[in-house]
Amino acid sequence: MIDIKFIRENPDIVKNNCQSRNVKIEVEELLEADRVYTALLREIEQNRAERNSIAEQIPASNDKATLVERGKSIKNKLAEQEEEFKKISEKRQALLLSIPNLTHPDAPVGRDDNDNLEIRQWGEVRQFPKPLDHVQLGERLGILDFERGAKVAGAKFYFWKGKGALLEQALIRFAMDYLYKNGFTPMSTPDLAKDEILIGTGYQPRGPETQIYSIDNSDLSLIGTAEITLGGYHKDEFLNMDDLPVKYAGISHCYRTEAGAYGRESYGLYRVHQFAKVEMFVLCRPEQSEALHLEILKHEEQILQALEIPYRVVDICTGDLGGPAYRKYDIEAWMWGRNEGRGDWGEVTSASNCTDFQARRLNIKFKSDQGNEFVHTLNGTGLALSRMPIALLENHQQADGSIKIPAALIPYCGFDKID
RNA sequence: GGAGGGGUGACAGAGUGGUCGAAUGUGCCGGACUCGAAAUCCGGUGUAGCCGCAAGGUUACCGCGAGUUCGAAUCUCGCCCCCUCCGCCA
Repeated sequence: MIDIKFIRENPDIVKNNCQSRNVKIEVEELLEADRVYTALLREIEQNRAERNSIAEQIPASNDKATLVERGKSIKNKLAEQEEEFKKISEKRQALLLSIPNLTHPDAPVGRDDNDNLEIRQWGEVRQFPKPLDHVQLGERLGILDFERGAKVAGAKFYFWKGKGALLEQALIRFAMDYLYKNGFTPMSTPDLAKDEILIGTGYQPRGPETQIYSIDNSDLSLIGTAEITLGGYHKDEFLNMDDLPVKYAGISHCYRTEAGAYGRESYGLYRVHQFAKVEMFVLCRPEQSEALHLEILKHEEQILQALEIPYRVVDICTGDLGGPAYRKYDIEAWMWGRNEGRGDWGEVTSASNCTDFQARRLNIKFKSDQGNEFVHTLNGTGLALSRMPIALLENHQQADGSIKIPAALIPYCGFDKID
């Protein structure tokens, strides 16, 4: 959520920002709703003030009946006004929530993911005469079972089996350990959260377009990422300025409906309904967020490097940023199974600086010399247990179809190859 | 799941229809005293919105929501959370 005061004072900046982000938003409609809202609020408060003053006079008055009558008439008027106020207030709020965050001036301008800017590459793609994809490798090695997953839970579910299940655990512990050593507090979070927490983090449960599973007859949804629960963790809190930045490494399962996402683009583990993920989440002072954004990216890269997986870093363009991000870097790893088996880059991590956009909705502040300020929040993928294994299996396959475990991971796995 | 108790400011804890944004204590900030500190004394100390150049004024918030009333922290209803005991259970 953007500060309404900022929108009032800088409508053109906000409009241009919406346009460059490729979001169609009625800023004027919001401003009009805000004007009506403010005017009505003023009237209501005047009436309340009068009501309060009459109520105060009654006990000592010798003409109680007249005052009670006046009180009643104000009460009735207020009831009407408050009903109207509720409507305009909801409209204003809905419009306000639909405005995307402001954008970093250096973010590349563009319409969609074709305009994202590659800023560097690391590692060398190992060539094979006939590379297998992770589904073929997984079935052949007996570590990944989509067929049984579909039988038990439907398409896009799977079982990790044998060394595959151990590999999954090893990757989780590897990432948690790495982040712990780098100052992150390990967190194991709920896999469900209340709708208000989802909304606070910038997600929209229960809409027609939603990617989120929600639980019938409750206000709970399955989370799509631990960003939601870690963001909600400090909702409505004041943080101690000297404690900032606060850095969390959360492990949770992630659930996504992925409606309509079938076909080659979402082959195998690339898009699934459930996966585990280690997520970084940081709360900090405004002046710290840009440096921390780069730090998060650095951790993501070092994890990829430790796992010896070639990747490239992409600076996400304005049109592809989504709502909350002020700036976003993705890392794409090489995946042999993509592009009809010819190989291509596939997203494995994403790091966003959301500035105060989420903090405003979640009401997370700290006390500074300037008064009370909203914190900045950032999030980044530590290690996603769906996509990282794709890259791991496909890049570390051997000529005989076995998988060589990278050295950094062997202590966590307890084995050095899968065959 | 059953029975009972409870949710008030940073914390503890009063307050059962009006003068309560809320006693008192602790903590915290400023000041006095002191060579300095402790103790003591004095003053201050919630959040958000609106009006205002400012001083200041005003509205809302006592778990959340709805209701009764001229007036609600206080009464009624629903919900959430916490504690104790019983049952059940990974």
